[in-house]
Amino acid sequence: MKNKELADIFDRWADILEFMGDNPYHVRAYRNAARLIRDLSEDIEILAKEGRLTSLPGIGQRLQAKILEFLRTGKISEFEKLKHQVPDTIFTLLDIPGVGPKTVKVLYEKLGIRSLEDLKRAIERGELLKLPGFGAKKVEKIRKGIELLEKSSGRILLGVAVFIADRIVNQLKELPAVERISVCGSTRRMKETVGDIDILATGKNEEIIKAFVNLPNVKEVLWQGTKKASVIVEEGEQVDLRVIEKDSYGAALQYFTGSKAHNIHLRTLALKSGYKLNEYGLFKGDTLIAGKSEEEIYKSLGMDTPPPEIRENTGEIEAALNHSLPKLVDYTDIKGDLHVHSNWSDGASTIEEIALKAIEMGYEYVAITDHSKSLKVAGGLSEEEFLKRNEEIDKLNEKFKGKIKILKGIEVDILPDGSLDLSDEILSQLDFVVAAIHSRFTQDNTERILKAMENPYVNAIAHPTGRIIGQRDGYPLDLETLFKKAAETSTALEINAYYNRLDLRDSHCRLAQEFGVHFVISTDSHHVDHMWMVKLGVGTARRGWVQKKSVLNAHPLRTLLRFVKEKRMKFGVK
DNA sequence: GCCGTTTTCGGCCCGACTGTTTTCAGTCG
Repeated sequence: MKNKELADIFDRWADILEFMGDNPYHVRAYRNAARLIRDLSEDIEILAKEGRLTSLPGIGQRLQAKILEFLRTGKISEFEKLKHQVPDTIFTLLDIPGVGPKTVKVLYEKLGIRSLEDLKRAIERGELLKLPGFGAKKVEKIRKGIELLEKSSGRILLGVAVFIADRIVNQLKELPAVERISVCGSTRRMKETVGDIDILATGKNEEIIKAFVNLPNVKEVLWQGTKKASVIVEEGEQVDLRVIEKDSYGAALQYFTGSKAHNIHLRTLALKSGYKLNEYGLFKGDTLIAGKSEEEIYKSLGMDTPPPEIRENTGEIEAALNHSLPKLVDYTDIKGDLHVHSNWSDGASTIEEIALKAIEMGYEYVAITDHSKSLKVAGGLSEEEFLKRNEEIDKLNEKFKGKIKILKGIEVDILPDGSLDLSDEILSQLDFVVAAIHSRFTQDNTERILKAMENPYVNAIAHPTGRIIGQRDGYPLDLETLFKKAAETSTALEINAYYNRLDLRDSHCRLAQEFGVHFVISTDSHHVDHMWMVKLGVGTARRGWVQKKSVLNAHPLRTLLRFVKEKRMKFGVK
């Protein structure tokens, strides 16, 4: 799949044009194309073959020609010429907060600055102050921006953002001064990584701001005004709070939730209908039409309210206008976790502790899925040990009868040849079997997984692509073949909710659902304190337009067990 | 560079904030 490579080229292309001072709409066309291609769930090569490139919104004749040239030759000649005109170290300068293309251009042309090191040296020597339009404050802002950039590791994992945002919202909502409060931005959209954390509130603004900057976990106050403030929390992440008038709360929530592409589309629609939409409300002339709630705004524009997770301008606005939005799986739908490790293998919690946590979370069932023997580093269990562990589960099921059903599970290793490292005899005695790959992360593993799916006892493939966010790309896979086989063999695909996995990712979910794939949303917890992460998985599923009916563990135990039984019957085993 | 139920040319989302300005440019979300 060449989608990412191509998206990177278009992004860099936009950077170069921006730096060269090209028409901003020209730049935006490349930026949009990059984003579109990066988020595409289908292989761009297949789209090209089928002649569907120009049916993508934002791809016209000229971009199509460039894409085709890239697919044919691996290069785009126009880009090859262009990129040699600008030193590529210069683009790190654009990552400095407060520094944009115009500033970089001046720095480069007047002082020959082409890297972060150059810039730091020039600031020390006081050279920037001599430039027109550069005063002491601006230089100080750049200096602080560099500091911030070097400190931050880039984007925050969603799990970390949700954890911090929930904590702050819970602390603040207890205050009498706070009327309403909500997280917004990409955290609310449950995007797998988040730039900074945005929180929106309404109420007595000065009291709220004061409480916010004085929260116990705040390490540093970056900026504080009467309507907004920015802080760094002890985890090192930036959190912004805005306080808004209550009549505009819905409009502000809509606006600050984004995405940017969704908002641009929405405002264009508003404009065509003779309205103006901004963060204060929907206006006809100077008259406020709607603003108290998001629903009010969308309704006034003749549409249903798209769930925040799908506001990415990938068809949700059209669906909202047609009143055909999908009914997405909800956070409260999950009836049990189907991937949890106990201290029989490499988990830290006992089976009893896991059961108690599952009861606390309101689950109907939970599957204990310890590792199998070949995974020695993770304390994988032998066949005898599994049988002993199962006896303990039987006892606990007696004890917790009527409160929770503990399922005998396993995360069985898929060996390099696609076979499993436990006998069918043992597997047949388990309630739910999850199979996964834990080795050879660079080779194409399609055949290996297809073969595992052919085993009648394998009910789900755990973390199907093997990616770790920000650390390791998934191994190469033919996703469409995989999805087809999963649907055929009644093998579910896991949406692993552990915070650095989220695998399948959102775009894969959307494509898989079209193939009729069933999903399980599970946490891969190794401690009961990880089990809350299920909501990260549900958020990912929702971003992939996944409906409740496609998610096995959004249904009662008997539905789950029927799915297991159906596969065994399909393959003629008991 | 894209796009069209007012347009195949002339638009392209909108406002806040900051810093340098004396009317505005740059950056951000």
